[in-house]
Amino acid sequence: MSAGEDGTPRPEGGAGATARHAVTAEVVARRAGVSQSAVSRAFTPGASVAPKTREKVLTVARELGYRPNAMARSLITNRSRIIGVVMAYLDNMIYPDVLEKLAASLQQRGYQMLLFTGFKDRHSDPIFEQVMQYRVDGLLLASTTLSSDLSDECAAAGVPVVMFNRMTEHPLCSSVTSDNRKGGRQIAEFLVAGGHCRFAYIAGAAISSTNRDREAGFREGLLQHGIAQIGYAEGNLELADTRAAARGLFAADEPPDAVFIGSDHMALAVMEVARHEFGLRVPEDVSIVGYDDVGAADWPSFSLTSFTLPVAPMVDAAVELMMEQIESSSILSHHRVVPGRLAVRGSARLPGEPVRDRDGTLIWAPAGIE
Amino acid sequence: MSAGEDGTPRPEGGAGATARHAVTAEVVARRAGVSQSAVSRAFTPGASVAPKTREKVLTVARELGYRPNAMARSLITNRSRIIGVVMAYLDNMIYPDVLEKLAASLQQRGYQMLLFTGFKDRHSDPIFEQVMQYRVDGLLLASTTLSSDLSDECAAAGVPVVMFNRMTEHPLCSSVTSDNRKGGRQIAEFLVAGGHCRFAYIAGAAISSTNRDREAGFREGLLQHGIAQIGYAEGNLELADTRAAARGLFAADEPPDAVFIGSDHMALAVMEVARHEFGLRVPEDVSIVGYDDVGAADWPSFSLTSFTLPVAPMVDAAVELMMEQIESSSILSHHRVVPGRLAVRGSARLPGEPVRDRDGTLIWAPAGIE
DNA sequence: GCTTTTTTTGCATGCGTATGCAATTTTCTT
DNA sequence: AAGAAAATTGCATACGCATGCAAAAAAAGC
Repeated sequence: MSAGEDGTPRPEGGAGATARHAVTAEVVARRAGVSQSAVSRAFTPGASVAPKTREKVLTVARELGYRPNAMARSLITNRSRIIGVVMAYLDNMIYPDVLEKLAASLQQRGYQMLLFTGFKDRHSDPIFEQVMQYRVDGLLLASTTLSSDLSDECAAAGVPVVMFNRMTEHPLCSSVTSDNRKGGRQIAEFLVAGGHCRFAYIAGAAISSTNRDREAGFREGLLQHGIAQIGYAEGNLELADTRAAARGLFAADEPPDAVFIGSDHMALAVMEVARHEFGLRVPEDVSIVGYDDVGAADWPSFSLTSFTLPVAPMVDAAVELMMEQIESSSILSHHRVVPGRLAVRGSARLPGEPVRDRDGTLIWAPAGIE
Repeated sequence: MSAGEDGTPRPEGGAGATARHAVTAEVVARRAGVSQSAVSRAFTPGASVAPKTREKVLTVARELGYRPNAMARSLITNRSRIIGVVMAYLDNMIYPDVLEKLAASLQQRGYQMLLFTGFKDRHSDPIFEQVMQYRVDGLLLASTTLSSDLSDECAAAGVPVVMFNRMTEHPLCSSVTSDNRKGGRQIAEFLVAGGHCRFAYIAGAAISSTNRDREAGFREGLLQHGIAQIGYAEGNLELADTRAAARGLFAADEPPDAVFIGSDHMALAVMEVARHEFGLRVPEDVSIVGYDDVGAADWPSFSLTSFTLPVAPMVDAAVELMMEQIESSSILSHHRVVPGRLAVRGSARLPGEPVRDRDGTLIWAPAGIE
């Protein structure tokens, strides 16, 4: 089917060989009988224009389908009002959520989002080149880190960098994370209180600060109860690897009776393996706890006990951090840690101690922990 | 923790009050002892520059951290190399996948992606204003439609529009869809062959072409077997609504023994309700079939029989359509329909007829159907 | 070595807008 | 009504780059 067979009137006539947006402020100005400056001012909130003039201009603009050219504008203002968002992959179900909230928040402040994703396997350096060419006003990184060199470059270019759900040592990058360490510790306490005795941890991206902290917290918490030896495997945030890791643990001579997995989307896969490949009952035979509290964790089939990654507050914090730096034209590295809480469900044996209800979600927070 | 406490040398000195990218082609030119044009040419593949000059320029550029300003470039070339992608929500698990593949594909062709999402509840018109200001080279819409007026505006501005997984009547918009009608029909055949007798359909977004076609196909298929009366409810692509819809159907006097749900992420919710709220066995008591074949459909807990939305080929087609139009500077509306197939799993009773194996996925395709 | 051809280079200009400044108009004062 | 103050307007310029054109340099041909 081709266009216009029905004789629909088409702008510019001809089979779509349309002029790419020839209507400029100049054109509008002439047509409205004012200067180009007046047109510019009509579109600038708070500019010095007579209300009558502004209205006249806006009317003509609407007639002609004029819209200010953001590119030309950014050339002068030295601000693109674009935030570069880098998210190597979107497998973890929290990321779509992050993306939605982030987009909404930025949009509301008049910023757009240039998204870079889908390069899990490839290197991220060429990506960086692209981002910088578009003169983004800020850079938000999730599920990625930036080499020290590139961080320096950003700082040199005056582009604030905010890492989401990752930390970095670089003195000029900000970050927003949940309290991974505390989360890990609390899960350890919870599982110990639940009377488990053989523990295991399945790592996400072993090198990431997020995973490191969750694991460290978990081990710390266990150590306080004299437990030093635990099972360990790496899932690499990949379902295939995670399943293999789970199989390794469950097939061992002394399989764990409590597994903490560094990320929910991996935890769900572990639960599947436990149940359907090993016939284990959850939580009777093995308790499974995740981190992130993704939407599916709450489905009855899983009922996954999980430490909540507070997505909304984290996104808010990230955007605030970003805006602060953009508006003040200064790179100041701040590290915000947003508290989460353990959402207690059915995938892990409950401790004897009371589990309280908060906003409809069960949480476990005995005196000594929080 | 604040920046620079450790005395790390910082570019431009001072607490981050950095110059926003003062290094231009002009600066590089002076430093390299050439003209600004030469710098421009050094960064333009195929331009007329002596190899020696190019190298000299690139070296200096690297030293100074120079990167061409994409905004300025686009002002001249009248091409932004940005594709606007509008995806109102990302709830449906195929969208993250689409996003990743899309980004990768565009990236590879030197295009960037300006993403607009997270406005399920709000109106999309202000979004459109933004998109157009950034002079996107093309517009890709998923989980949204464009009003006829706005489509006209795009055409007038020479911006090709490709709808993903939606159709439109507009003579100047392209679209890429799966064969929804055929999918619906095949599912009807499959369920009839499975010996079911009380059918129901749960709609996604009732107004969307996608839903309409899936439903129409399903009803057509059933009608061929003399089945005209079926249960119906609307899930609106929302989990809460979907659960309510499922409850309504299952609580009826004569509950269905075969339910086709217009989208997998809704189908999974329906399965949860059937099992955990009504104690129904799947597929013994009720067969459940979805559409899209999202990743989770394949998990053992669900083993959801589903018609595959061929994401990769659809993304390829969408990008091709887009590039074609951009490169030819002409808006020609093409409608590409990419074939899918029924992935047969365990959530629906199997018919007596043979189910074949193809690439490790069971498919059902008796002579009369394909 | 000198002319012809080819390659490389710089100059100048324009893309579409924002903004300081001076000129102009309007509003306010007295 | 005339002068002062305030609001509005247009002019001119700059943002950073690509590109047509002519000049310069290099390569090729004899």
